[in-house]
Amino acid sequence: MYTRAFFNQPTLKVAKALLGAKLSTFVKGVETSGIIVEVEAYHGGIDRASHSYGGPTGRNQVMFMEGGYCYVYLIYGIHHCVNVVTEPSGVGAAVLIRALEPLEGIESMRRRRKSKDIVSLTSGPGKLCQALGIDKRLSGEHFLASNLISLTPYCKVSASNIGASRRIGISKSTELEWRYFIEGNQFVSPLR
DNA sequence: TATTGGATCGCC
DNA sequence: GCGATCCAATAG
Repeated sequence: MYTRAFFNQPTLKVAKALLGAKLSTFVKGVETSGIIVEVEAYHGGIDRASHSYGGPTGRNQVMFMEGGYCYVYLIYGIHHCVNVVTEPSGVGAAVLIRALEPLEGIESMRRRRKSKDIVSLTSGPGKLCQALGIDKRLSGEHFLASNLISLTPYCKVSASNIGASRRIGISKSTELEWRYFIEGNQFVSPLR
């Protein structure tokens, strides 16, 4: 089991450590889960791409809570994205979950996604939220104290199997190589 | 108060 | 390549 202290550590460290973790949801009596294979770190202090860069707002306030909370937002009016809040209270930082390898409840994921193709179920931040039934109602839950969503250690991923790159889909602070992924995993989201 | 653009995706 | 469609940030 993770501890609350784990999530209060520096964001880049938590981001890499979350590769290989299991993300589970229990929505409307349905359990679905997957292994985290791709993440991105966001840290308000120096990172103009982070929602928290300009300080707390109605949308991003959960990013400023202590580590371990769940931050979900709506992007492009259509898709949800799920984040793991990091660092102590008062610091606006989080790790975006960008891709999963499906584990449990795959038939439920297919129904929610209307997709036969396994790879397309969870190979992107919007896709995985749809597959696991994640929406803004889950924002503010705590990953260690929620009946709806949880994080548990699952696989060990050695540092030599972790790739890093610039983050996807942003226009500011593009030089930061804060995207981490498991090398060679087929569920890592496609580059656009 | 109005406009703009975004941590995306799927179909054209 | 483009449209869908909500909402925070910025401009006026």
